[in-house]
Amino acid sequence: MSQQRHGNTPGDTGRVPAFPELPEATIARLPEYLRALHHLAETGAETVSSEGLAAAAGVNSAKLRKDLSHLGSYGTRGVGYDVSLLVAQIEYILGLDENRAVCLVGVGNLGHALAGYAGFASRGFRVVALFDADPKKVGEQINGLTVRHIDELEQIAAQESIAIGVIATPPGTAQAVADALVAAGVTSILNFAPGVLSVPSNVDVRKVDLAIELQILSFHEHRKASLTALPGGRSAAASPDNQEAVGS
Amino acid sequence: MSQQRHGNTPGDTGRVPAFPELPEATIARLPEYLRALHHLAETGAETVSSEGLAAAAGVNSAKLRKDLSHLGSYGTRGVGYDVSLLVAQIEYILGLDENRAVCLVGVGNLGHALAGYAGFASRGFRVVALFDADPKKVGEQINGLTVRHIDELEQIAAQESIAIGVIATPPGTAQAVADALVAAGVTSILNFAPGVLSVPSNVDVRKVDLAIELQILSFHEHRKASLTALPGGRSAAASPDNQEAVGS
DNA sequence: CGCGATTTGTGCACGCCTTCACAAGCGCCT
DNA sequence: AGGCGCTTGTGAAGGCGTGCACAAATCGCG
Repeated sequence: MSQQRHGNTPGDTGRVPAFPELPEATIARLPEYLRALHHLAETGAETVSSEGLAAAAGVNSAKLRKDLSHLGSYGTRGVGYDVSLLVAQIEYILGLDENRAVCLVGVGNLGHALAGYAGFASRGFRVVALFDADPKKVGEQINGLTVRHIDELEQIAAQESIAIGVIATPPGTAQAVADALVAAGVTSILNFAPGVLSVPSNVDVRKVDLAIELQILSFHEHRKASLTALPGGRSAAASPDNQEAVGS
Repeated sequence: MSQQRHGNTPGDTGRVPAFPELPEATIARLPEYLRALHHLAETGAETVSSEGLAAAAGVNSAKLRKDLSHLGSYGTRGVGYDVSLLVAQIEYILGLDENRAVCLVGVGNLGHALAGYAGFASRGFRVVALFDADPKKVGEQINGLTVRHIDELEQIAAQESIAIGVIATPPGTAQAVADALVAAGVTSILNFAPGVLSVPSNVDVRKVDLAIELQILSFHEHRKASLTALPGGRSAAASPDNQEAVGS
């Protein structure tokens, strides 16, 4: 599949894979840049300036340049960045060219939606297995996949080389599922269940809690309400910084 | 005690707006503390130490103490924090005692799941309206609510005093929906559609992109794979506390 | 009533991230 | 060929957040 190999940078003397040590904050933004780049590529653009790409990704242009500089010099001064080259580079860094296999545990309301979420398939991932503990759900067909019982997890995970698992179960069973995933060799977990998961240190966990996001918004509503109630009428200071809250 | 904290607030006459200026990072953690506290309350605990609560919330105890200190002194030295008092305090700060009305736009796969998500109702929010642009979906009953056409948004939003909107539409229509929400008086938006929304500066936007979370995990997989190919074994350097919004 | 055990609240130092500002590099036009 | 305008890449500064370490405060017990 990988016809193009970007194994080296000009002047790269190191023989080691030389995985650039990217700051976490940068890594978190790379997917956003990638999405913006794909969008640009569809419109036919061949190059893009840091200013343009930054606007499309909703960040500061200096930040974008610094982020990209961390992964090497892929821009041309006076011109900008080559869109397709940058896409390939970011996809390589993120490991998206490997079309990773993902499994999903918990086919409830949310799990159902995730299983059918087109955004996964279109962005470098294959959902290859669905699991649930409820016998009534086992056997159900979702989006071309059959729901299997969670006891089959270990076997299937090994068979399909699944390294990433998604937990969409009720909170009470999340830890048990996480343990099962770890036992099956999964080393990255995306957890939608509220609560803290305990996993070995070599396993990465990212959490998405929909209620937490709403609560953060609620706080800002509360704050805004208490500000407008005060005299002085400071209309929320039109600082351009506020708009950046998108990325945070 | 809280006098050295704001040095550069313009027009600060010394009267604090009855609203502590919490660091964003702290705000993002408050909901997690709250969840842990509710869990503790169910087990009958009346007080909890910073150490205990920190463990339940998955953070460092010093960080927890500093966070809580920002909202005042609600602990007792030598004893710990009063659980129910702290719950009430955090819920007040987050504005959850107002049982905010939320509307949801886009009743596709994901929107369907969100409409039925129990976590919203149980944590201080009421989903009071569902909207979609597709006439085939209008009229559908979901979780006791009727899907309405998006043209009714403005009227209903005013009628129900909706301040928070959730966007779960395809990316192409997200901006238009955001504009409609803003026009209807919504001042906080939770966006599940990939892409950057442009909104007035007084409107807060938080974004949740499921594919981005997976891509970040994919990066770490890629990194781990390239590390295990090297000698040196495992570095436990990664702190287990890297689960946070990040904003996002 | 005083002492020790316990736990909070916080001053301080360190490191990461962001942002500014500008020199270096590149292409185009004359 | 040379100059000019545009854009990248980066040094430096400042801000924010984290974690340590400890003084202050409180309770229980002898």
